[in-house]
Order: sequence, then structure tokens, then C-alpha cells
Amino acid sequence: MKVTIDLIAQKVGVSKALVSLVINGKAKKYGISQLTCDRVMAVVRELNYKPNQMARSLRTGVSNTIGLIVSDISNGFYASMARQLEDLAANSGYNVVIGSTDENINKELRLINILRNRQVDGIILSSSQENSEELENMFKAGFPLVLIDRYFPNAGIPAVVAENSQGGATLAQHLFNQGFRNPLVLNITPSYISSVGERTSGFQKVFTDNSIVPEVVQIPFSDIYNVVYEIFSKKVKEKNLPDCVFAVNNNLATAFLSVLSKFNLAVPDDVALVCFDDLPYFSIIKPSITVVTQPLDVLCSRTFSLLMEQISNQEKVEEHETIFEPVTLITRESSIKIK
Amino acid sequence: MKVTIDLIAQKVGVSKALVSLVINGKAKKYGISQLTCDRVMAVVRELNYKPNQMARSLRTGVSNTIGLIVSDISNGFYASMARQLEDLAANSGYNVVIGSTDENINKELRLINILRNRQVDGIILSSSQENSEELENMFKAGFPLVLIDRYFPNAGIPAVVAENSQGGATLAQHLFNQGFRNPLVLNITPSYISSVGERTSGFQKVFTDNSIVPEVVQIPFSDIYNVVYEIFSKKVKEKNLPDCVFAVNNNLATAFLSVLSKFNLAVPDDVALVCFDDLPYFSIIKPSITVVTQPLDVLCSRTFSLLMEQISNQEKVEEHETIFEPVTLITRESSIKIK
DNA sequence: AAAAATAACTAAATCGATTTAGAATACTGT
DNA sequence: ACAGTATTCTAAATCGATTTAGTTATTTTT
Repeated sequence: MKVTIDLIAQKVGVSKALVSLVINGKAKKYGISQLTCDRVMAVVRELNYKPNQMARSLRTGVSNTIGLIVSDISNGFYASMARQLEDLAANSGYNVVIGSTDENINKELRLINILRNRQVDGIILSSSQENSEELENMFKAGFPLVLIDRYFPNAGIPAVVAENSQGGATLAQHLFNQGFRNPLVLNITPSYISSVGERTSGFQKVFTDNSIVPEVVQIPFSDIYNVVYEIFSKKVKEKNLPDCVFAVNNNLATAFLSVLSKFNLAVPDDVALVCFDDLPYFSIIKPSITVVTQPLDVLCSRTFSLLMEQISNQEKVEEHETIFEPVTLITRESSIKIK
Repeated sequence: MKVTIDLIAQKVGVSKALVSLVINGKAKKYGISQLTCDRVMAVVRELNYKPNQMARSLRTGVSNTIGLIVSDISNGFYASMARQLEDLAANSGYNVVIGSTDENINKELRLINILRNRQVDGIILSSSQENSEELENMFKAGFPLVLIDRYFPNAGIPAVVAENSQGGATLAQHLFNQGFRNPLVLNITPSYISSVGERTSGFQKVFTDNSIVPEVVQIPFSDIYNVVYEIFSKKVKEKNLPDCVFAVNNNLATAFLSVLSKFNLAVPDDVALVCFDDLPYFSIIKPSITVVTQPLDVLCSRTFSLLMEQISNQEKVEEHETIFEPVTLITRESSIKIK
């Protein structure tokens, strides 16, 4: 037997309107007597009544649910992001529905649609779109949306990202200072994704400013290990190894390390390594891995605030600047030149 | 301007009942003419109408959403689990709402409540409860529930778990065969959690059968690194090191490796290591780490099927046996005795 | 040609809440 | 004693779908 607001109202002998008002803390506002409040709450507790969220959402148009869409929730970076956002959301009475896109543009669009039909109050999105048209329309139409990790320059959609370009440059400068002169960039395809694109271009600029043009290879998202293996297989055969490698994310770094060990090559003696985003094991292994890290907690809390702002102030849908959060270089053994 | 079923009905010039029937594929059943169907669908497409899920759920009592509750979604194991379940769910038209409990019994109960108020159609749970009373009641009351990774013996709640005991035994036997005689078990608190409990007891049995009683230390979930550090700090001081360590999960193994390197101790020369659940880096590092792995894909698909069964057959709420999936030993360098 | 059967559709109830205008009662001041 | 004001509460509309009993028009049967 279901416990609905009608049941409560019956038991107490009042209207369900009253019960609703009491439950939603509007008793004072509507001059409901303390006695009545207490009687209602007593029954509510006795029967452990919890309002049906579907009914509530239908009426109010608010679901207290937000959507989080990322390329792959099993990826450690996004998993941590999900966790932090989950906690922030929970503190504000929100739940999180999660979707993974596999970097697939259509899957992303489909997911957005599904979540909107499910009346999520807003979406936090790490987009794999190539252009931002659809997202702009959505945002301009007043749907609460915040981009995280990846943004679209000049699209006017609120976004919170790391200073990826700066991060790439920092790593490049570090390698250059160490005396490395023959860098290879392992970049992820699709390369139009802002984060990896900017990491690469920031990296490139430092070297080209020093008259060195880094080689950049594109690795498809879906088949990292094998492609990295092929690349190094060829380079080993041609005795054409770089003296250092920049992996634009930690999956690439892991694949790279795995491939190197297959070829019995050592870091940093044979090839140095730097990468984006720390992993627990990077500081444990020998050699430990030099990285640039993003302040994930800051990214998440900024993002969540921006979303909440939009959700509460339905009117103002201003253009938003992208927020760039600074990154941190952690120098470890993998990038120290052996003399 | 919202696109509702009323709008569609108006535009086409039919009742909204008809629109609903057409949309839900019941046109034939209700003898609606092909012409009318086509006219409805044309408008539906033109206005890109998608039914409001809240309204639909309110009416039907079905939300096409399932809940996933784990201790921590940022943990790689659960993140992968989430991803696999998300994909399975998506294929069946379901969304996944995620919650993390931090191994906190009350948080878990609260989350279950919240998800149920949100009318999730069922819950997949990796429980941190000490006893299963509440969960049993829920299940017996007909709420679709499947336990994953952790179960309650004789509770009658459907569960899909790895052969943890067997896994612990396998690792123990491997270590014993390698000649290790002084094992230390790093166990997670709370230890009533079936998975880690059984890993430990399975491990212990093999050694006690060989007249060796392994030392077991309890590490609180929330502060792994520091506690492991303290333990080894003491052991190093007392020159009382074990010759091998069994970490009941990969977080413990990572912390252990980190601590060991702090003390300049080497694996496996000073202390060997085996652990439960593989990580990408375990096969890359020197030495690579011996592990027992769970067939996560099988666990997930079995779990999801069991949940779907319950969701579709509302009547039969039978007692269920726990399903145990076999685990696999991957022998690597960290457990090979140096002569 | 009246009765029965079929085809194609619709009205209205329903799910479980929220919200607002206004009803009922008691209390003031003159 | 009565209009005016508080106080406390309720009726009914509403959100956007689904579902079922029933209506209307058409065709078939006898």
C-alpha cells in the first residue's frame, strides 16, 4: 500500500493542500497553526512518507536532477570528476545522471536529448562536438548548461577548463630547459577537442619559438595502445627515436610506458616522458612521471556553481566568459636529462 | 513554447489519446488507420516531440531509470562497473543514477531512499551494510534489487559476486608454492564486507592448512596510505618485515608500493606482493604485479539481467542463489621468489 | 430495412503532487 | 452588533502523459 499525500491528509483529517504546505515549509507563510503542523509531521514520520518526485517534478517542472555527460566515465579523470560533482550535487539536494559518449558526436546529442526528456534541470558537459551550434542554441534557449574540461572559444557558453595551453607550454619549456631537442607529441584524435588541441599547441609554440618543430602524431581515442605500438615499432626500426615524448593525457602515457617496456627502452634514458593529468602510480614507479595537473576540485566546484546560478536565475541568460584554472607542474624523474 | 501531447493532438486534429496510442505503438491494437498514424508521426517529427518522462512515469509508475550505488564511483573498479552497466542499461532504454556511499551504512540507506522516491525501477547495489535486514525487507516487498561485488550469505537477495574466497586461496597457494612463509594481509575495514572478508579468509585457510598463521592488519577505508605507512614504519624499525604481502584490493596495493618505495624496499626482493583486481599499470611497472582479476563484464551483464528479470516479472519474488563468477590468477614478477 | 458487427476514434479518469483564490471561523474596535 | 481584519484551512486547477470504457459512423448480416 502506497503512502501518498492523500493518505496522510486522510489520517490527519486535513486537506492534502495543507499537508503539502507543511511538508514544504510554507506553514508559517500560510498561517498554519503549530498544532496542525505537528500532527501532520507526526503522521508523516509514522508512515515514513516521502513525496513522489515524479509527481512533484511534473507539477513544478523541477527534477532536482542534473546530467553529467563525459566521453567515458570509466576513465579515472572523469570518474573523479563524477564523484566530486556527485557530492556537490548531493549537498544541494540534487542527483546526478551519468552518460558516456565515447567521443561520439551523435551519441552525445542523443544523450542530451534523453536527459532533457527526463527533465534534468541542467547539464554539465565535457563535449566531443566539433562545432558548438546545437549547444549554443540550447543554452540561448535558456537551458542550464556548463561545459567542463572542454570548451568552445567565443561560443558564449559558460565553461570551466584548465589552462591547457599554458600547461603544454610549461611542459615544453621544462623539457627544453632540460636539454631535450627532439620532442614527439602523442595527441588524441579527434583533435578539435579544445583541451588536447590547446595542450599540443601550447607545447608546440615553445619549441617552434626555439626553432624546433615537434613531430605530432594523432592517436585515435578508441585504439590507443595498438597505434602507439605501431608508431614506436616503426621508429625503433628506423632508429629514429625522439628524445622526449609529451602524452596529452594519462591514458596515452600509460600506453606509451607499456609500449616502451615492450621494446626494452628506458625512461628517461632512451626517451623522456611528460604528460597531462596525474595518476596515483605516476609518483610510485621508477622513474616517477613528470606531469601537469589540473585542480579538479576547483574545476568541479566552479562548474557546479555556474550551473546552480543558471538553474536558479531563470531569466538572465548572459554570455559567459570561459573560466581558466591554472595548472601545476610536478617535476619528477621521467623528464630529467641524464648527462 | 513547450511541445506537449496536447499540442500535437491539436495540430493533427485528433485526441491526445490517439496520439499517445500511436506513439506507443498501439495503433494496430486499437484499430487506428494508417493514414492517421502517418499524420500524427509527421507532426511529431516536425515539432520534434518527445514525451515528458515525468508525466509518463507518474502515470505508468515506471521511470526507465535504475540506480547504482557503490562505495566510491571514483574508484577505478566501480567506475568501470558503472560504465558497463550504463551501456547495458542504455541498450535497454534505461538511464543510470549513481550514488557513492563512502562505505557509510547510513549514507547508503539514505541514498536508497532518495533513489526510491525518485522512482527508480530497480537498484544495483554494492552494499556496505553490516546486516541485510533492511535490504531483505525491500527485496521481499518486491522492489527490484541485485547485489553486485558484495553479498549477504543466506539473505535470499539476488547477488553476483566473484569467487573471492577462491581468489584469496589461489594467491595464497601461489605464494606458498613460491616458498613464501611469512605473509601479511592488508585487509580493509570494515571487514564485514563479504568481498574482502572472503578474500582474506580464503587466503588464510591455505596458510593455516600449512601450519602458518598469517598476520592480518585492518586498514580503514578512508585513510589507507597513512595507516599502511605507520604499519611498515613500525615493522621496518623492528626489523620484522613479512616476506610477502596480500593486498585485498588494488588501492591497498598502490599504497603499499608507495610506502615501500619511501622505505627504499624492493618488490619482490624485500617483500613480495600480490593483490586483488588488476590495474593497467600493474603490467607496465617493474616489477609487474601479480593479481587475481574478476570478470567484470560477466559480473555486470549477469547483474543487469537479474535486475531486468525482476523489473519485468513483478509477480515472482523468489529467493535467489548468489551467483559466483570464477576469478583468474595472473602471475607476474612481484611474487616470484628470488633465490 | 432493422439489427449486429466492425472500424476508428474520443472523453474522462488517473497518477501524486503543488499552488492559489477564497471559504469559514474567530477576533477587533467602534 | 456589525463591518473589518486576522487566522486557519480547503477546493479545485494544474502539470503531461496513459488507459479504458464508450461513442459514432460505417459496413455486414439476415
